[in-house]
Amino acid sequence: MDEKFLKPYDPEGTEGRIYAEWEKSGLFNPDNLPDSTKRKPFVIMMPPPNATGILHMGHALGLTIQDILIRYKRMQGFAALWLPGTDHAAIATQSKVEKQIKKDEGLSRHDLGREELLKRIDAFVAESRQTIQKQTRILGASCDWSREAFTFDEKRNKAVNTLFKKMYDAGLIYRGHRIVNWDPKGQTTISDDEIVYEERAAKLYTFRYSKNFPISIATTRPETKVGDVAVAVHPDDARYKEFVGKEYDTVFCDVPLHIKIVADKEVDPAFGTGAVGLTPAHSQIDWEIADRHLLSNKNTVINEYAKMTVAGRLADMKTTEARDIVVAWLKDEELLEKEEDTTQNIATAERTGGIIEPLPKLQWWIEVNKEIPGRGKTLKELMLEPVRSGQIKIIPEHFEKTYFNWIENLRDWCISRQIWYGHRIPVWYRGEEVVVGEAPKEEGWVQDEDSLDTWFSSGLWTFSTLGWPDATDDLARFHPTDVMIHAYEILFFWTARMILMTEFALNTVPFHTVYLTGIIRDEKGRKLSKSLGNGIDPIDIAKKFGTDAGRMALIIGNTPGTDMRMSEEKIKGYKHFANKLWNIARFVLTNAVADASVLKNGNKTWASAPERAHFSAHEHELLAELDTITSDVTKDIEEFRVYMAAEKIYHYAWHELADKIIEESKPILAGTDVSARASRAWLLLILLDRVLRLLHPFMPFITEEIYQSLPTKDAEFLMVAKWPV
RNA sequence: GCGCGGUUAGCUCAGUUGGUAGAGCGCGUCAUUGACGUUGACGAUGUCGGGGGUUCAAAUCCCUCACCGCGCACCA
Repeated sequence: MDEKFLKPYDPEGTEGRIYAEWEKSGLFNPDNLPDSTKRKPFVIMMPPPNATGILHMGHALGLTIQDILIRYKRMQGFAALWLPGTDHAAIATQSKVEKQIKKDEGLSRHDLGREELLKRIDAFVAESRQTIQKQTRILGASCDWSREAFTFDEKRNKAVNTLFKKMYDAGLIYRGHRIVNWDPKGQTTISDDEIVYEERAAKLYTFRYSKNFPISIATTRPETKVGDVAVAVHPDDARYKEFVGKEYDTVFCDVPLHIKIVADKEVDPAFGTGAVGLTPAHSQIDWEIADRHLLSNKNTVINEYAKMTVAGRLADMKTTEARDIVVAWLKDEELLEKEEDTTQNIATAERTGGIIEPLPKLQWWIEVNKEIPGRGKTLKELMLEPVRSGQIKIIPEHFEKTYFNWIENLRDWCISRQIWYGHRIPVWYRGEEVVVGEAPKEEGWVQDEDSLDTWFSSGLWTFSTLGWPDATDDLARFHPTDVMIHAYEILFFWTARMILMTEFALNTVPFHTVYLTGIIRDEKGRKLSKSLGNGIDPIDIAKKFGTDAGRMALIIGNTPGTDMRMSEEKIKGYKHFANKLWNIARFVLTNAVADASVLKNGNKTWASAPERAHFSAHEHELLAELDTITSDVTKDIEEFRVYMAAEKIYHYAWHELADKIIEESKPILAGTDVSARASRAWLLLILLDRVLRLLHPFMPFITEEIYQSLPTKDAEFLMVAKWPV
């Protein structure tokens, strides 16, 4: 017996060594697997973690499920490719580095300049990527590092520029002057999906523009009323019918206004006074209504810094200050009729927390409702169809409805950002001339200043990683991929965009199954966060309890799409299980191997399966029982019930193999019947060998470590040993 | 407003096509120095959120109500 079994299992001393051996073997790369070309591919693209810091429990969960599927398929004889990478996460990364520089040096990005800031970000990202790679290894991920990718490296930039041009040429990307979500804090536009709504108390003011104005209006933002150009009422509203079409000149808080009364069915006659003051420059809906009524005046009264741009008493004030001034003015002029408490959903920017200010701006957009030339479908339809038809299956299934619901509400996607870090818009201008795709060689061309929404490049992930737009062997062999595994939080951000981009670029799906994970919460059900101080660092867990224990704790009881509570207590329980497994191995290898060797004579070796005929009827039953477990576990993994598969093997190993079979074996092994002893010894070895194989995808390290000492070892690593049938 | 999910043991949660309610932790009793620092055996606790329906049979399917959570939209 191996000396190592004399001591308790030491995950910290084992896991790093084993990972290094696996990596050195090259077997994470499917090209190096035996008979690689004859194997059917099985492919998972790792959702690239943001290069903003370190991995958290959510990453650990995702990586574990992916690794389970990859290891399982690899053992089953597939050319298992798991391609790792990181995401440059444009806004998130830039704002993080900017914040750090502001804190350390008191400098803004404008103090540093574009070039210097980008240099700083590159350095930060390089370090961050290294940290993430190291952590991914600690978590046991058997991914192919030789194919590692980054959403902002040269190859991915080529893919981004190529696709941008393709979409531009198809008329799906356009530059348009429209209301955008402007983040005054981050000084950039953001997409509708990057908005987080926060409920806050607010006041609803009801008033008239002036004494002789015939209609009262209600608003929570009186300061914007200096930008009003019209009052809209419902066409059927008897109260206001006589005013429709009339125009009025008035002065509101020192600002002259020209107001037209229009009738629009969008107006809810039951809300407020049933009349809306239209501020086209600072409200999406008002802009649309103004368009319908051919109101050309869309002057802005608020700038990018959320300050007033009008003359008079509001000049240069912050919007919040201006609001108080306007309310005071309304009171002085006796125009205020009502002041009510209300709650309101404030739009804030996901990354910076800045309060969104709708502003009209010239930006780049992807049009989702336009028919694609030659395809006869819109991008929206391209996103819907594969999920509707079942070509792409979402697990759990009920998220398909959420997905449809989101797409049906989808509007054009604003893809340009006023930040410096990220793929720069591949468009060049010279006077009135425009070139898209590649930089023109001649002098005098200036590239668009803006960069692309980070999700534009993420959307290409399943194929940009395989070499697209070049016609590579990898692309031909490994795409479409099989499964995509990520948290339900980014279903819209990412899954939908991947389907959109892949359908458009390759006319196929990016993957066949989407497995959504829930969120990992603390023992009280709160989200894990730095500010709450309730974070559980997966790397600390690996050190304290072992990666294997951490993986089991993440998997067992964790159903797809459902949040799960995590505690150190739970992880400790699976450390106990690792110890149990270790002791099972110790028992079998100490007490059984010597006896089993009785059967080893002549040329018969450990590697050749023993004759089952030696076993007693009861022992045949025990083998059959494990056959059942084997096929159940296999079916569970096939059908993505990894939580159930893990629990079944756990239960079998502890409460069948250890508690019952080993217990009943003790007297047999201590007895005098040599042949009974030998067959029982063989039985135990076979059961242990089988349990290790079944458990390997879940607890890769300890199973590999024990396997290396098994006389039944038939492959260089358990990682590439055969999955039992 | 539209949509989705949840409600099962003290706690955290499973329960795949309808077929006598499960696990882990915790709790109680007993055993155990051992393959096991981290053990075993046995045990108690459930009107499966309320009500109605379909069925020979419902935690599971249908309707309805309540509460909790989430997404989207509105937010003048």
